[in-house]
Amino acid sequence: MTPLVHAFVAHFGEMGSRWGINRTVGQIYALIFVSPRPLCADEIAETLSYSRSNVSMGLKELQSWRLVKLRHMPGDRREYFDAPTDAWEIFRTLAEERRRREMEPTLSMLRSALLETPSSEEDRVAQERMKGMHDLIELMSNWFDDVQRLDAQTLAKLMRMGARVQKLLELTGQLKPGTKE
Amino acid sequence: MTPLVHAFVAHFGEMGSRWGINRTVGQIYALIFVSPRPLCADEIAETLSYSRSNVSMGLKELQSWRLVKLRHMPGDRREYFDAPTDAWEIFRTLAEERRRREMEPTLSMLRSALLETPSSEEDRVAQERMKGMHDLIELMSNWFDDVQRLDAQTLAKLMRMGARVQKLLELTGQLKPGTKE
DNA sequence: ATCAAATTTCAGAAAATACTGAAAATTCGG
DNA sequence: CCGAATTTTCAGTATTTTCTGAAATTTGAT
Repeated sequence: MTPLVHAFVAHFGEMGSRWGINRTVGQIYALIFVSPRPLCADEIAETLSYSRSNVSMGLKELQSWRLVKLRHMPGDRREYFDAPTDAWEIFRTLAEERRRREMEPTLSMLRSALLETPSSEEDRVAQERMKGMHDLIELMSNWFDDVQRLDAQTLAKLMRMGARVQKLLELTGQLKPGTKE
Repeated sequence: MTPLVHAFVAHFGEMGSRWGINRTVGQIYALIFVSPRPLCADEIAETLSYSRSNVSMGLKELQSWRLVKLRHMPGDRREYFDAPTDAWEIFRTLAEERRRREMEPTLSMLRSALLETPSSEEDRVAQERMKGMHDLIELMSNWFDDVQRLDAQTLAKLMRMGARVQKLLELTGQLKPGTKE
């Protein structure tokens, strides 16, 4: 590993826990991401000084996040891995997986909680707040869904506009004066 | 705790680790969030069966995330806590803190990595990929910044539009034919 | 200033998570 | 099919994180 790659890999290891993956998984991903060619598990284990089995588990985890892709090299039985390099594609994948893992379970818990008949004033207040949380999460979840379908270029355009989008909305309001909200 | 509140609190405890906070912190937040009145540390410790000191640390953590606010009740020396109930405000706070904790350190690591002179073809490729990642993170970071400044109503409007925003962008292109990208 | 109430700190215990090595299972060329 | 190469599983160990209780500190009413 060159010092440049080492610094990148080390950072991903350290940030791993903040991002909800562990050190090994973070480092494996970083290494694959910057590598000019696909890597096999043995090379990864060797480079990062982790056991072969640890690397195997890490690769499974990264595959479940769809952050690395399995490749085969002609005339080689071993499994090689590379990572998408298009940042927008990576962002989309991450957003989708996070929604699935971090938002959907909460949404379904909230849905059933909101079906209950409150048994006290305390419950009534609690449900009211859960409703607010539910509605926002649902809104964001649907928004992610929509955004998922936009092509990278449109997305980038939207982001670059930033707050100016507000102006645009006001403008639209004028163009279609009958439309509410 | 009523069964309704209990289910909510338990869920936040379980999800905590996925969200980058621990079980205790998740449960304390959930309890404060649905409570009709501010709670003091002793009540929380009692309700959740955690030690007073654990609750103290959890509250510090929640304050550092700006998810709970310190209150004082007249004639009572104890510190009470409540949580903002407006879902949009919570979302904003979370987005801002996450950017600060999860994106900024990476951005600054990438910035210095990109200043290095690549010492090999391998480094050159690595830097190229880091550049793609850096640019996207920076774009998103600035976008968050912009979004931060929009009022809740505009934000909600934007989200509800979802993918239809694309149409709007095309339209704008027609309205201002000189504008590039 | 005093002092009891309240909060925080922190060292060590408990629990959870990550990691390894050996053994089992799978894969595929012959 | 056979068997070597490769990957996966998993029980046990190591490490990290969380949690507690006791002691120290801070707070504010008197």
